[in-house]
Amino acid sequence: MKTTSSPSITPTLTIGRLACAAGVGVETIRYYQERGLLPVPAALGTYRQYPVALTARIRFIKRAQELAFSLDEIIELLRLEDGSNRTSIRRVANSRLVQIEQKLTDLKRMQKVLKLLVAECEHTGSNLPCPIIETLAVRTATPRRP
Amino acid sequence: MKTTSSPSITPTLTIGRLACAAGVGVETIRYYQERGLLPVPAALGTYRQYPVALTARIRFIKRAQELAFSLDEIIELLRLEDGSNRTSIRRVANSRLVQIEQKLTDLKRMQKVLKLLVAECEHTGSNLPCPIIETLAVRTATPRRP
DNA sequence: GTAAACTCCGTACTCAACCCCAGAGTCAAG
DNA sequence: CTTGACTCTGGGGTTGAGTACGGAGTTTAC
Repeated sequence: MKTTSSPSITPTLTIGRLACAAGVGVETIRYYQERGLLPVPAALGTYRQYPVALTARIRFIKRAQELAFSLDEIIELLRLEDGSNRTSIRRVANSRLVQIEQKLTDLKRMQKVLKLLVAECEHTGSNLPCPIIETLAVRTATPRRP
Repeated sequence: MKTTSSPSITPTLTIGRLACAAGVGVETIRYYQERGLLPVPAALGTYRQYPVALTARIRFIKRAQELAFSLDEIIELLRLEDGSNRTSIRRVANSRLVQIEQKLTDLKRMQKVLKLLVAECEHTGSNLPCPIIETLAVRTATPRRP
């Protein structure tokens, strides 16, 4: 049940078990294969046998995604997986960091404007126009497009 | 040249001029019509004539997008455009605010982790494993998925 | 008067990261 | 030995906000 089939040394899994072990869907694995993030192993018999070690690779991918790396960037990180080329790794990480920070700036600005508008709207007399609508209709909220 | 064609009272534009005036593409206007954000005016002759006032509506849409409203939400805001139902408007604005704040939280976490990793990577001796790769490969960065 | 620019209409494509489905074959448990 | 769960292949669909394309007709500028 753990390590199926023929008496090879390295334990292997079918795609479904691998998916389960890694906490993703079968389709995700196929997709990663298509994208080149995972190898397509040879099939012993009819079904492909996946080395258990691939679960680690999938988790790597998933954790990188949680840090907002795109799959393309993760491909690059995987090429550098041994950690030997730190400069390249830091380049990827830094460029991701910059984008995150840009996004943070944008969102903070939005948050500020919206908070202000909601508060204004609550305190403005109902005989006066709604500040939220007013802002959208007339004023230029903040002259920058993300 | 400004206000084409027949001697009607309200000045109108062709779609291209409207797009230009509003700072969007022609296709965007058509798309907004499809989505119900903009009316499809009757055609005097063969080409439709758009009231100049629609530029304001388009700008409204664009500014709302800058505040991270989705087109669906903007449709709702447009229904409330006169500002009479403040409660509904604030509801829309607040739910947008909540999402922005959630996103901010996520991004800040990512930023923190990445910053830390990059810094660690810079200071860790090259005989030791790269902390960025190490983290992705082994540790659970932060156990939450966005 | 003719050529460039514009309009209309419909369809299809983009991006990212998957998800879902059908049909045929296969494997494992009872 | 059957049944149900799985695998393979191939294709399509999803979401959101547009962009692009192609052909036919129209208008405008020179």
